[in-house]
Amino acid sequence: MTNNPVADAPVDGKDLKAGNGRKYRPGRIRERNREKILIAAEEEFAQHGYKGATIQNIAERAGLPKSNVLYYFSNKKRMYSAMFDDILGRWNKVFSDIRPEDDPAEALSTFIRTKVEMSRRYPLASRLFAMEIIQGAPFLMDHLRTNMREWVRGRAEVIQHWIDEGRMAEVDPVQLIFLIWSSTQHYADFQVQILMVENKAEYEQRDFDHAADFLTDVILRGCGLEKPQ
Amino acid sequence: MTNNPVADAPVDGKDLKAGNGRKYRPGRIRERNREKILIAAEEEFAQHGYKGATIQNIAERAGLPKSNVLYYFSNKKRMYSAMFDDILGRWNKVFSDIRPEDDPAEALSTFIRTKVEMSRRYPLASRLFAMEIIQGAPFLMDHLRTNMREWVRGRAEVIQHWIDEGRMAEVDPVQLIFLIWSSTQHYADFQVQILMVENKAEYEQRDFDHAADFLTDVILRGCGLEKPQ
DNA sequence: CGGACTCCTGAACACATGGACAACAAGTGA
DNA sequence: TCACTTGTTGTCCATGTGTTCAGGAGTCCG
Repeated sequence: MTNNPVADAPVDGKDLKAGNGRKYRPGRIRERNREKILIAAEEEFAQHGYKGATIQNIAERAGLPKSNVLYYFSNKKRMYSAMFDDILGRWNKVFSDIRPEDDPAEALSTFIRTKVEMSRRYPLASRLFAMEIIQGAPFLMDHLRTNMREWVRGRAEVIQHWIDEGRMAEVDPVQLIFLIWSSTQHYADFQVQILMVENKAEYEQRDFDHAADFLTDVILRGCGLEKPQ
Repeated sequence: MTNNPVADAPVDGKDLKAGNGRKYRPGRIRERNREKILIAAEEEFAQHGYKGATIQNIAERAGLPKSNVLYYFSNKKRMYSAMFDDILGRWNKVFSDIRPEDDPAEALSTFIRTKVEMSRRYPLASRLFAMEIIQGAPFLMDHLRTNMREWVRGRAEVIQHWIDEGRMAEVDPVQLIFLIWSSTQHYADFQVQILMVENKAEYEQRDFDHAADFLTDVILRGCGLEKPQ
């Protein structure tokens, strides 16, 4: 065991053995450094994958000594997990539900735009996620098998409902979700490729708007829907 | 310098200094081992990324001692490059051209189906490519900037031509290419996710057929086209 | 001030890694 | 057979890695 009494405390929720019967109150320093490290970790892991990333590099990006990083996250694995907890939490906050009584065109349009916006705001998170999946999802396997499967099932049901009511074309709902996922994430994950091919140095806001317009346009029409207003 | 007179010879095309004025003929052994190693390398690099992959692991996958692997590819970087040369060569062989006088529906349909078929046949190559791009394409930058940009420009021109002639809906040709790329590659790159969400253990041929049908269906309709025959 | 707790960090360690190399084995053509 | 090329592999090394640890600094509160 280390001499660090609270390492990872906020992460794994272990009880906080700071003195017996005494309460632990996370300080501001802790909060701030944790954040610095997690940001640095996102960059490093997104660029090199789990194995390729090094704690030393993360520490340098965060502007802290390696030992200090390991004070907050007692080892590499936990750091990686904490990062995904962070990311998944962020994502869950954003995605609104869809309901059978919603307008399909509007709902799908919102979904697509939200996803594109995610690609714009959190490209690193998207790449990280992609990397993890490509590498066989050793850490996210569980999440995929439970939460994500349930998520897809729920949306697919609603879409199927719309189809049954004749409110959109007959397309496989699950495949449709995959299509939206892949095409929207692409702007984050393959950023370099897109920029190179389009001969640009950087994305601009209008690029995302254009992409979102294009995707809603084609996908909605592909589903036999009219663009809302 | 090493005592290996021909390491990487077939890769970088350096002149083969086997004896002065003597001709080198690549043997069958060389061919066979190179292939074994490249296959192993694809698996290893696809699973761990460039930095995360180790020569030792590649050697084990190939059933050879590490030293022997390094005899054929004098270092990690060259191995990685050789692999991509291989992959890009394989890809170039498959993609047929499209012409202004082609039928848009048929051409796009073929394109989509070919790409899905690639995801099925060479999932590792696809993942490898995705990884490389996500990591910033340090090795493929050049390829993206030249060959791929040209490739896209050519196709986009033809698609634009179809649009100008009113043979399909007005959609951004470049974005359309990205859409097809992303949605088709997704089946290779995010295989694990798809399998988990759909609660399957393995892909079957019919899954790909179904995916290809879905994609041509939605994308063609999204482009204002009718499915051919 | 003093003590309890939180935060910080340099040094050390065991181990993995990419790569060099020398000696040796196998193949090949005359 | 012989000379030479090609293929094989164990060993070695410098460097980098994750992680431990012991001790010290900073902070807060009575």
